Amino acid sequence: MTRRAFDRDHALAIALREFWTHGYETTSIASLTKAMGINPPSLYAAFGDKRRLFDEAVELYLRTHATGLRPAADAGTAIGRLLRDLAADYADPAHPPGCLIISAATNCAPGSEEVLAAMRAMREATKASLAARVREDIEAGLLAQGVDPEAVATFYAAVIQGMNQQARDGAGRKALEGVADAAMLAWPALTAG
Amino acid sequence: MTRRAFDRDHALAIALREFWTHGYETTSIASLTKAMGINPPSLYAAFGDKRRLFDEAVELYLRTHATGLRPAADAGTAIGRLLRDLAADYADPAHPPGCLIISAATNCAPGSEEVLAAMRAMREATKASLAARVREDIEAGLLAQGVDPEAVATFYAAVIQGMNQQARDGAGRKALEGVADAAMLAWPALTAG
DNA sequence: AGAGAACTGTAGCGACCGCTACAAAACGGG
DNA sequence: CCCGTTTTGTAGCGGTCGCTACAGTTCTCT
Repeated sequence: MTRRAFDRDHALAIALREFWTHGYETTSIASLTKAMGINPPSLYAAFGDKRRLFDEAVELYLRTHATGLRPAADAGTAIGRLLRDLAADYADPAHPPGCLIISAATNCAPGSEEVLAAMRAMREATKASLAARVREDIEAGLLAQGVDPEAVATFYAAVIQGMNQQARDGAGRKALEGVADAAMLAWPALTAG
Repeated sequence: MTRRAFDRDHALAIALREFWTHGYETTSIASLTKAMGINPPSLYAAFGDKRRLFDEAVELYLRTHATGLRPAADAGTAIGRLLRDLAADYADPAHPPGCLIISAATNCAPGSEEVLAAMRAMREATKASLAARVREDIEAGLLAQGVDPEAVATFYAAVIQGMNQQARDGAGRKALEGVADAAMLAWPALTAG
């Protein structure tokens, strides 16, 4: 038998880059195989089909780039740090700008709306984690009972998604950190109960 | 001679709806003609080609839906009103959610990146109008000299784009207005100099 | 009524889409 | 060494893409 002549992990990293830059629908098998330096049958033997390759790319993305909430003394600190983490990541010139989960499946043709739904579910999960972190502080007595966790989470989720768009439109790290810091200026009034 | 057998304006409105929902690349001529109830030659005779049809749709969108800054006593009031205007528009169930300019050309294949660039230029123009409005207040003495108009504009542009994403993910008018109001909570500290 | 111009539907152009059949090539184990 | 398995490159499947040639229909104008 003959071993695979290309590095599967490397090929997957290239696929991630392509999907990240152009999105799911608008990245063709031809462009993928060309960027990987392999032929279609090799791609299909190694990854199944386009959809499963994308799923693996998303998995790789989540494993290597996506930053979640890290432990912190209070929700404000945790969310503020997350925003700054994302600012740095979204503008990192080592990879395409912005977030794969937010912008890879924005425009999709009827028929492959499952991908859109999957990405949307992941965004909802992120938003839910923000709300949960706020709720945690409310239950711990660090925030007033009157604070609306959903409203806070929706605001910061929107800020994150806006940072993604700004990054894709060319904003640098400092500009994105400025957005993050500006959003945190609302924190005291937003969580005043 | 024979007059056109379909209503050009109505057909254009349908095209806008399609592009608004699915985006530029992922909306096919076939789906457009089907939705319009006409055949390809009629579409091409009336609108030129897909790109020009999209341009006209964008023009119609700007004419009927896009809300810009309205006159107000100060920049904070103007921007706050804009955010609430957009919240109402983005979540209006009478048309597809969100903003055509922000999300119709997110994912695009190499070759038709002109559309992406055109939409990006419009977003930059909106951001520039926000900065100009802030600068106006600085020069009028209503805001401190130390305020950074670009930073303020980038923040509120990001909030607008985040509201767009939230709307497309299902957020209703009240949720979006919550985002708008939360963003304005940062205004005093953001423009404190 | 007849001529002519504009629009209409059919049908199909070449190019590309995701995907795969097939045979030649490259290595493993005996 | 030669067999057998797996991967490779070529070449092409049916389908859809944006777009259009063409002929028939429909209506205006004289």
